[in-house]
Amino acid sequence: MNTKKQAEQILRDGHVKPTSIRLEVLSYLLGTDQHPCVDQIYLDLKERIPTLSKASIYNSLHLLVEEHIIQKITIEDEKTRYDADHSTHSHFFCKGCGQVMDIEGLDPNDFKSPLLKEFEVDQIQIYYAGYCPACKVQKEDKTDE
Amino acid sequence: MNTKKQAEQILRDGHVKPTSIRLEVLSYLLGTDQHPCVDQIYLDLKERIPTLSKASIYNSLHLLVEEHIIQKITIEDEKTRYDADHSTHSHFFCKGCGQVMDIEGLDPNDFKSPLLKEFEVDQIQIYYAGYCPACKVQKEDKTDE
DNA sequence: TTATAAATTTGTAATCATTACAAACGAGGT
DNA sequence: ACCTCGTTTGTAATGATTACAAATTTATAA
Ligand SMILES: [Mn+2]
Ligand SMILES: [Mn+2]
Ligand SMILES: [Zn+2]
Ligand SMILES: [Zn+2]
Repeated sequence: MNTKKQAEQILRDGHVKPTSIRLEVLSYLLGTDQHPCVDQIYLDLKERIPTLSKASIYNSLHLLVEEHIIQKITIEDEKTRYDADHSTHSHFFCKGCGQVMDIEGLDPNDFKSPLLKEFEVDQIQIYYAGYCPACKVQKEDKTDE
Repeated sequence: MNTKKQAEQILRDGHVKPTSIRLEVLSYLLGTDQHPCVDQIYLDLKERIPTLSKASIYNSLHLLVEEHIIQKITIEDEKTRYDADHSTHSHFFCKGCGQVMDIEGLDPNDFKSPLLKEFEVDQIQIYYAGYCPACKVQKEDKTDE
């Protein structure tokens, strides 16, 4: 487990004081590919840190997003997800299992239309929605029987 | 104003009973390029229909989304926007004026990565965030003085 | 037409994620 | 040890969405 070390380095580089909660939150995000929501982060960290408050999770996440250390992902409208990978990359949301996964291998910057010449584009979000391979076969099986 | 006729046709084609509220909501969406949220739709329609309930707006929107007649757009995480254009197209969200506008001229379907071969992709959402031409110059002016 | 059933619309209460904010805490510095 | 300031916590407020039962409208049958 050296996501802690990694987190500390990232915070220092970003001139953000590496407080205990910030380290916990960032290190948690670095250690997962699940794009968790606030509640997920809170529940998992709370097991090791019983005094933890959900407000602290919000505090840290807001700061980290502000400092461009992590990114916010808005897919389902009920809850916001967070990603330690702040680079521009695409996601797939599975309506079956609810997972959000990275789709590598395509560069969203290629989507910059010439129509955006007059715009200042700070961020590109791309996501696909549908069924992941596992959930897809499940659905087909159900239709069969 | 023949968005009403248009709405009626679309509902019939989709085998959705064209009730008065559904016609109002769909016709409102057809008549705007603003990608309005529930409250915007509600407030504007309420002026002409004083008995209107917000629950009815939710009812109609949910049904229309379900029937693939309109689409839900999730950009800002506080509120959901709706679009009578259910085709796959891109949007730009301006952090200055808060507007969401269509970006034509690129087909998101071109971007189906080979990595998605095993997936069932029902929907592609792409949006850019930043500053629209108008807000961009305003920002630059402020920096100058 | 009148009665009856079904669907729609309304009003309101409940839910749930997020925000606001004041009190408690804790790491440095004196 | 004491003070200060930023951090963390607990809790209340907000605001969008959902749930749901009552009222109203529309469709169907007698
Ligand atoms: Mn990701
Ligand atoms: Mn649009
Ligand atoms: Zn799945
Ligand atoms: Zn703008």
